[in-house]
Amino acid sequence: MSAPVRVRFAPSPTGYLHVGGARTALFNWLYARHQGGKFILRIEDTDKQRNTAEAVQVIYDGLRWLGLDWDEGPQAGGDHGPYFQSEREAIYEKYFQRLKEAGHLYEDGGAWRFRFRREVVEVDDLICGKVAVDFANTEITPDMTIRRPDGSWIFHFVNVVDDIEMQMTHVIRGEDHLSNTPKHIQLFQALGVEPPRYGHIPLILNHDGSKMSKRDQGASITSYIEGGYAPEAVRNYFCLLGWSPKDDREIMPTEEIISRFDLANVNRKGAHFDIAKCDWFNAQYIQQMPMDRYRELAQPWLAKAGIHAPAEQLDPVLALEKMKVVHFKEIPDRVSFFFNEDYEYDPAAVEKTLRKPGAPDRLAQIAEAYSALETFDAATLEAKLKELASSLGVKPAEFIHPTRIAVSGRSVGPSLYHMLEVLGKARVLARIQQTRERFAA
RNA sequence: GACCCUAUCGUCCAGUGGCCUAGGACACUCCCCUUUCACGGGAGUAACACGGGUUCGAAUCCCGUUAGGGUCGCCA
Repeated sequence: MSAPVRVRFAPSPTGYLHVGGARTALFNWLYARHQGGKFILRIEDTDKQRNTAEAVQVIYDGLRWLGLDWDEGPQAGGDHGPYFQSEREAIYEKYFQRLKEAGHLYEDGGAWRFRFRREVVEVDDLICGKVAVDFANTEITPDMTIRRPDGSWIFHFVNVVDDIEMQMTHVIRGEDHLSNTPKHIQLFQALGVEPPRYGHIPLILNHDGSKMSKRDQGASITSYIEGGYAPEAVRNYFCLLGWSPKDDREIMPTEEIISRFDLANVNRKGAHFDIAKCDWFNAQYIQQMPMDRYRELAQPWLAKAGIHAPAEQLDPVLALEKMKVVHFKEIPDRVSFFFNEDYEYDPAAVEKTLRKPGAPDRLAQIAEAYSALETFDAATLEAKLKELASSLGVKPAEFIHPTRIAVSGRSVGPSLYHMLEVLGKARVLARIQQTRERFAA
């Protein structure tokens, strides 16, 4: 029986979580969950300059937002800690002595270098296949530095030591590390340890194919959190960037993705990031979302806009926009007029419709007709409005448009009759009255 | 520059020698639904980078070219 799978995500705290890093974490997590293994988080903070509590927090927040829980690591514990490289000095020292005593190291300008064996090293990558690098070519493979003159460590060395100590069985990381892997394998061999299996996933590029950097749209996970996305939608979209279930399934529950995910199905081609498709996923998820979850995700945005209401008042209003919302961020603006009697009137709509000759009469007529109603539901309201229009020999639109603007201040919004029903008779009549007074010709 | 990876619609994927006059999704265009805006339904535009092989047969295999990306750090 082979050892249980152990994979890790090992970010450096740079102050932001890149979409590519998040996708790497996601693929590691999916693989661990698929295999019933462990997903470990390790913070590679050897560069003390940029190691701040805030920078680490950004990583935790991003991973948690995406629902990527780690089995071992900071705040989770585990038997292979500490999980911050800055706290593993003694371990690195021990491995350094081993390499030194075995004659693999030499000093150069105060720094310590690892002497490569000058031979062909082959990586049997789970995604890229066999990749060979010829170390006889010293041009591209100069002996690598593993320790600086000040005693601090270089990435390659601590990365390998930690992967050994933490007993990683697979290393799934970005393709930018593919060229580093033969070097790492040499380190494993010098230490007498069997290297893990490797899988290098292609990078994520901008929509136009250029390299994605910090400021580009969609590059930072924070931008999704702050942009009003549903984490489950973003996660689903990310899964499909470089991986596919091979049939035409796209919107899939996480459990299905976990059961179908495999490294062998990961693409070798770099994916171009498309925010428009990500938005479509978000809209689809919102449409299919249970009301409780929809409200839960909408509430922080409503609160930010000063809109507080109990679920029984919120839900009917939110339901009206469920098929239209793309980002939760839009919700306050879409529904604000429901919670405020001093809603603003769109000047263009007023000019185009309310100022039209006859509009004030239509408002008076519809108000009168509706005031007589005992049942105030969408179907009744629609029937009544159409009956009124027909009796006067005019088109329903002559009533629909002024009424919409009278009660909401806008020319676009939810279905009119449903909107009136949710508003309720008293508020509808009051709003029409208020509008008539305000825009009396 | 050297080395490595990659190459199907604008984008994400399907396609692992015949089922491909290349399929799905996003985006875009048009139509229907709807007297708002959307959703939804239908239709359409649109791709095998190029050149050589191998083969009865190639998007699929091989070689080259070109293009894109990555790596060559006392960054991670």
